[in-house]
Amino acid sequence: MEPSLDPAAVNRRAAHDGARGAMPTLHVRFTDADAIPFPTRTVERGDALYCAGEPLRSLYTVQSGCFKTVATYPSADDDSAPHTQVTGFHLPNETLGLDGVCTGRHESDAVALEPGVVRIMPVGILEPLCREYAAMQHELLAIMSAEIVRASRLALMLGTMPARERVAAFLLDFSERLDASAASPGEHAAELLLPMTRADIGSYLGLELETVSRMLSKLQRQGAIGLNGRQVRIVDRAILEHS
Amino acid sequence: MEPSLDPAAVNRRAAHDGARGAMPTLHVRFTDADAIPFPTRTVERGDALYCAGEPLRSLYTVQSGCFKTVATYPSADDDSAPHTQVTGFHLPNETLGLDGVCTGRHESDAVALEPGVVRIMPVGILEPLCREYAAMQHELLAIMSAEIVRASRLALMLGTMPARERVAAFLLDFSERLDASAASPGEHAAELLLPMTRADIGSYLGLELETVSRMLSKLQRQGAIGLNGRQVRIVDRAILEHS
DNA sequence: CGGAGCCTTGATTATCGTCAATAGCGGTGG
DNA sequence: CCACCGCTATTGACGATAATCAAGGCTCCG
Repeated sequence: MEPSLDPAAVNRRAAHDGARGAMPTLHVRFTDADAIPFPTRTVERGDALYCAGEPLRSLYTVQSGCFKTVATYPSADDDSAPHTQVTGFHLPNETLGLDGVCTGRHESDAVALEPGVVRIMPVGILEPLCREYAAMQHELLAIMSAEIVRASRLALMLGTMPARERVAAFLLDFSERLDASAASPGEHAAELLLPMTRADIGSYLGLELETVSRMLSKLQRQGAIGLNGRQVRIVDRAILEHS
Repeated sequence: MEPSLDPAAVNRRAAHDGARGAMPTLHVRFTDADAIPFPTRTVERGDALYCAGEPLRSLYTVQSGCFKTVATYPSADDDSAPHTQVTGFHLPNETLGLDGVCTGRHESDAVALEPGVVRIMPVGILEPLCREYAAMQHELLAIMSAEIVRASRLALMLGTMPARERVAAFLLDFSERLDASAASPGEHAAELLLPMTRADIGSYLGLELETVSRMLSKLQRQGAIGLNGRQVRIVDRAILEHS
């Protein structure tokens, strides 16, 4: 299946970006850090990069693999189980740990969904660097701001969209970010391999795992996607976009 | 239109018991900017500080009054109405405009809910300043990080809590931030005057305005709050916390 | 081969959205 | 001054969406 040979789709996309003012480069790549020989770390499936409450030592840029960040909310209520939610999935070139800058402690857990490699950027080094290099400072501020926008978009999605739209939007977003990380210019991968469980997706989207499963099945019946466990093929992007 | 009372005045007076939660200080005060004679601007009810799509010129720190930020999402679907949501309410000492740093354009509208004053900090001045003063840089990063955490908490609330808990959490959060802005140490105001409509609250919480009204009424029947239009008296904090 | 975790699907229930009617408050203008 | 209007809030009835409960199949791995 060739994606985005449909000129209409391309136009729609352009109109989108125009209307919103240049779709922000969320998950901005921290390019200026590329020149600096930061150490790396390899992780296995299930490894935690950091956990909530730990002191913030470093920021991490994903080089390969995929991570989820999980927030735990003390649940105003003490006796019942604390609320917990996946707040993001993170692909290569995206930076993790930014939520910990405000308190000096991580506010969430970061867990590897598959084997991967991250670059470790100690915060103690980062801030002086940013004071020296204006471009680097600007870029750090930009990726933090992008995180704010990303989280706000998630909130908006959770607050306003019905289940099917959420699942469709998730698939589109994930596939686009996968493309971005693959650096294949202007192309849309039609075939995705989701590294997370239905429960993870549901937690992220504010849905139960059964609902996610049902919506995926429904999208398949409608011919929007091909579905085989965690393999998803995007057949008709337009159907997904129109929820 | 409004009760002839001055909301800020009512909110300023009346304070009660202590025991502040272990919540990190979100909405960090940008203290280091206090020393600098930034210009201010007064706004009337309904005035927009900025609108989505406008180029980012400045950040704004609320000095008095209350603002809401409204995000508009192009709604994957073109023909139907775009999704829109209140993404935050902003009280004195909180900073607005941070979401625009990543793209150089504002991602949301900021609208005054009552007459107020803001301090205007041009971004062109702010970045060099932060390069010079480490403490200021650290503080800017901290308030941006706090915004990330705040947005993630909102997402978590929208994704995991039922309506009644959301409304209760909103009341608690608002009252605590009101206390923080009033700088009465360790005290809790029992009497709030909400400057926003039920529709605003609903939009923020991902609920319809009728649901907000119903939940407030229910909390009143349970003896958790006293309710008279936009005046809310917190009677039993424990009930709210255990939602 | 057996077990554990993951996924799908169905039946039932609860929550919340939608539609509608009413009331209050404040401002406006006759 | 009072009547009217617009906006906001409350409440009820009804229906739709998604959660919950339950069962069965699948794959992977020991």
